[in-house]
Amino acid sequence: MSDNIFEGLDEYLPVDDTIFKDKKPLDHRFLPENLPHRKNQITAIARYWVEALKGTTPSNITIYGKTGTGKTAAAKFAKEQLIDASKDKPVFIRVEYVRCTDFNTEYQVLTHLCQRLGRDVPSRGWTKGEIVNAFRDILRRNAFGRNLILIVILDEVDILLEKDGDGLLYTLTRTDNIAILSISNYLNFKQFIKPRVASSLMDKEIVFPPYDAEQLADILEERSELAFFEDTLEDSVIPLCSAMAAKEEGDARYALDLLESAGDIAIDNGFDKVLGKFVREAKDVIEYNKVKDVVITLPTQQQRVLAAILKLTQEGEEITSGKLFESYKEISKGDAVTYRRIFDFVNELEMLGIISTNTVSKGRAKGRTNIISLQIDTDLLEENLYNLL
DNA sequence: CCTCCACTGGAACCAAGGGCAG
DNA sequence: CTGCCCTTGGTTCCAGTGGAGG
Repeated sequence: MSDNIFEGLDEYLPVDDTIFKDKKPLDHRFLPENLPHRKNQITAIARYWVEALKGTTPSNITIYGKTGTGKTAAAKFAKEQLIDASKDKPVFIRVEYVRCTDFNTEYQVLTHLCQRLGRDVPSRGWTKGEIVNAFRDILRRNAFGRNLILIVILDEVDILLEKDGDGLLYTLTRTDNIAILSISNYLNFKQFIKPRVASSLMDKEIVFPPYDAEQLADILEERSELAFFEDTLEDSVIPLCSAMAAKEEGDARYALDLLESAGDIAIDNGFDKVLGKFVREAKDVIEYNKVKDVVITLPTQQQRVLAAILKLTQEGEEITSGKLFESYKEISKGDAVTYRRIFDFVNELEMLGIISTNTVSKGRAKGRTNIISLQIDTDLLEENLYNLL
């Protein structure tokens, strides 16, 4: 018998969608054919990069902008265009995109770049110096026959700089034929760059302002044509999504998320049209999932800290670091980490927006302390931390 | 302005994963 | 195979700092 076990199981496939034509355009990683309202920024990049087509190394560029302002998309778009434009030119240009959240030390980025350029190097074991040499060797030797110009896009550089310092930038700026495009969420990331590197970085800056509601609407309009079947969106849906996202600092990613979740909610409720009220529901769903995601992916020790905060909050106590540590020790039952470490955890939790802290000094007798308060719903926390309490 | 104590930055340590010379 | 050196991610240890009540 040659019956295949996958035969006749069509009924288990999801039913054909009556709302979504294709969800991909709603993903923030989707790269559309044009990026509305980012012409200026993209041409700014192109004006610097055009030098590469003439065979000279372009200036270094830094892009600033909050999340969801199209930084990554613009950089990737420029990358595609540059590669395309270089096809019939006597130059060899490589553009490598590196997300510094994935490769967050100098060593890792250089290893990654070497591998991308066809040189197999170990991900551990070598000294930093050996990796740097291997990397420079590739560029020096014109390994690709013609003069190679390498453009490195460092997305979310601030992460790398904070963690590993400016060593990578130092190495890259001191290697010939390399141009850097760094992308940062924060304007102040240069505090991590030492003067000796800053002076050789000599970068040009491009700012990506937040989108306003109208611009967001244009973006959603364009994407929704690709993503939804005709007449499946109530007229109020797109204006609602854009208005809500405009309030969230003009975050296009958030606007797209809202639109997609609203569609999902419509399907779940058996509708074949997305109504305005689903957008409002979508907002809650997204918030909920975001927090849940953060909480459950937290390392155990940090979950315990959070559980301790939750417990104290429920007991109605004002939470100081000292009390928190006591409560934390109780929850960890012996497997506890030092007081010092808790401070780092608290800071990280604050960074994630889960808690807020307020340092007050109570003078001679009490010294300084942090007053910690929870910023999210206690029920939601309880649901996800029940195993620790 | 002193002082106390929670906070903070940095060094140092540890275990795990890996390369390389001998 | 063995010993030694490397990075990484987590931690602990210790010596400062800062700020308002005294």
